[in-house]
Amino acid sequence: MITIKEIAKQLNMSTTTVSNVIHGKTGEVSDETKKKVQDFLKKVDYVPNISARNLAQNESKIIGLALKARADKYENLIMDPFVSVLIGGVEETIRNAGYFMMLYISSDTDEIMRHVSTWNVDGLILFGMLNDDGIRVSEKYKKPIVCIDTYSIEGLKHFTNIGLDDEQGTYDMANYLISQGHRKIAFLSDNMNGVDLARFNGYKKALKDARIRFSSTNFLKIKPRADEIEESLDEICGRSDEFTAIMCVSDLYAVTLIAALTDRGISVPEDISIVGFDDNMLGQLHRPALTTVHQDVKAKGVTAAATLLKQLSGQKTPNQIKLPAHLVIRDTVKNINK
Amino acid sequence: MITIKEIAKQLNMSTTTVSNVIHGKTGEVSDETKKKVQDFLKKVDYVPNISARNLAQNESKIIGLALKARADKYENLIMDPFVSVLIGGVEETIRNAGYFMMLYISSDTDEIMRHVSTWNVDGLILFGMLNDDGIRVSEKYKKPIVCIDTYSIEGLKHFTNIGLDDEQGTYDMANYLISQGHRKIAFLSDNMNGVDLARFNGYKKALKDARIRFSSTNFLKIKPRADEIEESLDEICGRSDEFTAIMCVSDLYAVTLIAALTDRGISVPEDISIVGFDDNMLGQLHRPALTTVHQDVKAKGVTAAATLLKQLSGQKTPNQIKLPAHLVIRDTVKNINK
DNA sequence: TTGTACGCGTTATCAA
DNA sequence: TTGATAACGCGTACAA
Repeated sequence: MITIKEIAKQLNMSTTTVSNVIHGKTGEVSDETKKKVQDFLKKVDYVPNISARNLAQNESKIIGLALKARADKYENLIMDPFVSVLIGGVEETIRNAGYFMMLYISSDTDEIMRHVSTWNVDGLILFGMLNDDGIRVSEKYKKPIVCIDTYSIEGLKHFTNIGLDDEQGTYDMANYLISQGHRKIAFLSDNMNGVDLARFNGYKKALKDARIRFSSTNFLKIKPRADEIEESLDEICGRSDEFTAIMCVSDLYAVTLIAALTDRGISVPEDISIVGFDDNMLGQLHRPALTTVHQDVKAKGVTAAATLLKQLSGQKTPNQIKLPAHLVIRDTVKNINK
Repeated sequence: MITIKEIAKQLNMSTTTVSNVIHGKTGEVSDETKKKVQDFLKKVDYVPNISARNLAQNESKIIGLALKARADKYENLIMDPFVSVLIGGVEETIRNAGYFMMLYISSDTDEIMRHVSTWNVDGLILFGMLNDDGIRVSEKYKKPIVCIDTYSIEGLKHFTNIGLDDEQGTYDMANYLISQGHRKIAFLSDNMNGVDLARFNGYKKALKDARIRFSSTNFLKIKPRADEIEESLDEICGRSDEFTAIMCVSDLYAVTLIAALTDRGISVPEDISIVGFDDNMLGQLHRPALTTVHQDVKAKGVTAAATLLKQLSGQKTPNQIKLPAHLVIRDTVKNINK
């Protein structure tokens, strides 16, 4: 790897001149030397050493993408189509802006923070943070932070959040189910925090507005861990006759549930209606095609990265950006109106 | 961010002593000062500046994971469950070894190389390289390289490849189809290079061994680009009555094809048998569950990273590591023997 | 056992 | 228009 110093030596000039040419500080340097240097750079295929540059300028050109994994979900985090599309959107935007992405997955916030400060990361995108996690991070880390899908009133004071109108999404979906004659509607999720809670609230609100009583037995809890999920599914399928429809918090769960039901001889949508949330390939490729709530996950990643880049260039950004969600009606809901 | 210099000043000692304690060069330093320094480090939450360390030691602790995307497939690369699981396996292994992962996606080999040398990456994992790509890289980059799924005789001289017995996988699968009475078997893929070619070869070999004539019309080419795939599928579905079974080069294509067939009133496996390759969640969650060839993708990622780490610690590794593939018989193949 | 001083590759300041 | 030189934070040879 050739260095500026070496180039300067071979060209009989100073490192400053070479550096100036590299940075296009034309006007500071004669056209003649400029050309000479540029040709030489091309010839030797010069690539700057980023570590040295970082040290000199105290900036890294790295944007960290930290995925906080719940301990019980760690295994499948990256397999989730949602997560991988998100990563893709972020990576592409960062790369096009001349930055680099460092991906870090951990269930330990402190570990994430250590990582971020060793690398002197210029900006941070956080996904999977719950309530106070984000605040703890922003106490230690004083550079731009953008969160994705974080529901934390307190946190919004400290950073921009890229979210979705989750509540509206499930509200619309529940209303749609109600319009199709459903009243015994369950909600399936694996937790009651953040996004899941917001989606649950939209569902509950729709029930309330339609004067349908919500009982806690309508909440079906699924356990995501590989060694427990079968048991969960068994229990849920066993109780499926209590409902005419089940709203799942994600397409992944919806498709998983439909497979489990099918295996037990229960047909969707004939015997029970199932809907998801996300509108990813899992539901799109499924037959019957999944009725779900659409969100543009890639756009979420792109927006998060673009917002961070804006902040890095000194612009202000709103505290909250909410992407729209909308219903996608396909084939897993039966109209049970007489 | 506190520096060693600053710590030394506050503690009234030299930077060497502090540095020695940090690096556990005990024996070089008295227990008393050692304790004093350690306590202080913890108190101020010292984190080394990696850029400076890189510069001083000429190593980065970064492992690059470069995904080379085909131009026409770029969009969906990261969405492919195969890719995301692979990334997960690599990331986990690298992180546990105290290294960092830099993910880089590009369709331009030169761009990848530039990226790698700016960061002075300690080792490189390459995925999606075709034939000479890997060689071009290894000419410029003189540190350890591990490839994933690269078929390149020439390349194997320069780096370790982590592969799969692709040919055996499709060979077994084709034989299974033949045992179920199928003779008109098509093969679906989007290209004829690398992995796809190997899988195709296994299929052809099985046909040959069973004395079934292979005609070029048995190769169904699908176009992966979003704006062309529908047209492809339409054509393929239109020709589906020429075959009793279609072997798809991936689960993704298998499931996509089944959905397209279903939409046209063609049932799987009643009207036609479809099989995939990979055994990922797409096929597992599908109903009827997909008959496919299993490969452990996470293990591929883990093995690639572990092999690279071995090389970094100076150990020799074999040029070729082939992971096993095996049949997973589920419900998308019909026995058409009388 | 501890400290001084230099080098890593780059940028930036200031002088020539 | 160009060139010395210091600085960034860390590791380490060598000196004390």
